[in-house]
Amino acid sequence: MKDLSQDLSNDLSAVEAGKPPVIFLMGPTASGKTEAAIALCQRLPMDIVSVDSVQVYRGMDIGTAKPDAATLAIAPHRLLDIRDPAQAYSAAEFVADARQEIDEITAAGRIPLLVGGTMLYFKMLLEGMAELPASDPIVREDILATAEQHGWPYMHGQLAEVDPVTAAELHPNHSQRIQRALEVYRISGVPLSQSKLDHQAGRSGIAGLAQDYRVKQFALLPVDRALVHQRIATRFRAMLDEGLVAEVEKLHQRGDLHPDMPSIRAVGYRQVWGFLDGDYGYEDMLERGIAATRQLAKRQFTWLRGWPDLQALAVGEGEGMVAWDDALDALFEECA
RNA sequence: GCCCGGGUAGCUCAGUCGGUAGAGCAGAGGAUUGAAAAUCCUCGUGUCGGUGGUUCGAUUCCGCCCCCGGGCA
Repeated sequence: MKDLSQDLSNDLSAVEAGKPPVIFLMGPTASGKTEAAIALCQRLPMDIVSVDSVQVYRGMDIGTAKPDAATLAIAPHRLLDIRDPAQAYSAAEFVADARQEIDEITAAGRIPLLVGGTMLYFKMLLEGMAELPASDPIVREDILATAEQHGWPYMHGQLAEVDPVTAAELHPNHSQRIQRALEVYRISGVPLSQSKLDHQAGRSGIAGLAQDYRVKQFALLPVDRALVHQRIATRFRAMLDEGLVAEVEKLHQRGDLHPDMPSIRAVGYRQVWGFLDGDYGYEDMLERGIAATRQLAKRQFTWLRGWPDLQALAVGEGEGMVAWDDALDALFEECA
């Protein structure tokens, strides 16, 4: 393995003559990404950038399986704890933040290792983004109020009048995306579909990572779904043992947080929140939390299944779920 | 031992005035451009507890048996 690391270092420094490298390490929840990343950056001059929409929040540690202090001491992660749970974070902010970290790490002569499970973030970083207005709470509230009166199919009809292309792509019940498309038009006066076209044609927006970097994409893909489910259940119970309820209680007691905020909607937090509100009992909460995690993993699998240019590392079978040596060997070999 | 209420999809249950059944949840597949751990779409055959009887036909009615609650002894 040492030799492989050496080869990889040589290979990568040679590449620096052209475009510097960036490594992606993706995978569904509970697939062992963090452990793999740590093992990797102990052998190679890599710095980790977290690609996780919930680990950005301070005070949300247990339920997000955030690496602990000891781990962070040997393998620092960037983009953790950069938001208060009352604040929203977004894909656009992530792309900007991640670009900055990537540039910084590269300038320091090291290799950025992007690790996480928020696939939309990876995608937008990779493909760049159209130039669009940021979300606006006032506009959103206004749209929501109208939707509550007339229903989403009606809003879908409204969208069809200003942006028929996007409307055609969206189901009349797709509340969130109809809302955003309407918001974009109301604020900018330009249909979302038009801005996307402009971006694809290179006329506006932010370019994809590949323009400046050589991106290598890996994904840890557990082979056996049943094993993933098993591991998810075990891990959620362990989180509860470690004090997840107390962690959520702290957020609950603040008084300024609500279950419709992105932070509190997160898997695990949302279910414990409901339990604390007395909506259901402990056993029910446990079951719901585990189910929500499984559903998250399923959606992540869906993203990864059709992902282009992906080096898939099949893991699983056997005790630890991840065949570490095999997975790492594969990673090193692929890099070399 | 007797009485009552149940035994229908992995779970909770609805229903069939007799023509072999359907919701929610779970699960599977898919979508995914500033909330994405979000949001949305599609997918429902299961000895209707067992066994005999009545009937052209029983998951549905009747008998017996088994199991689970609750009550009386």
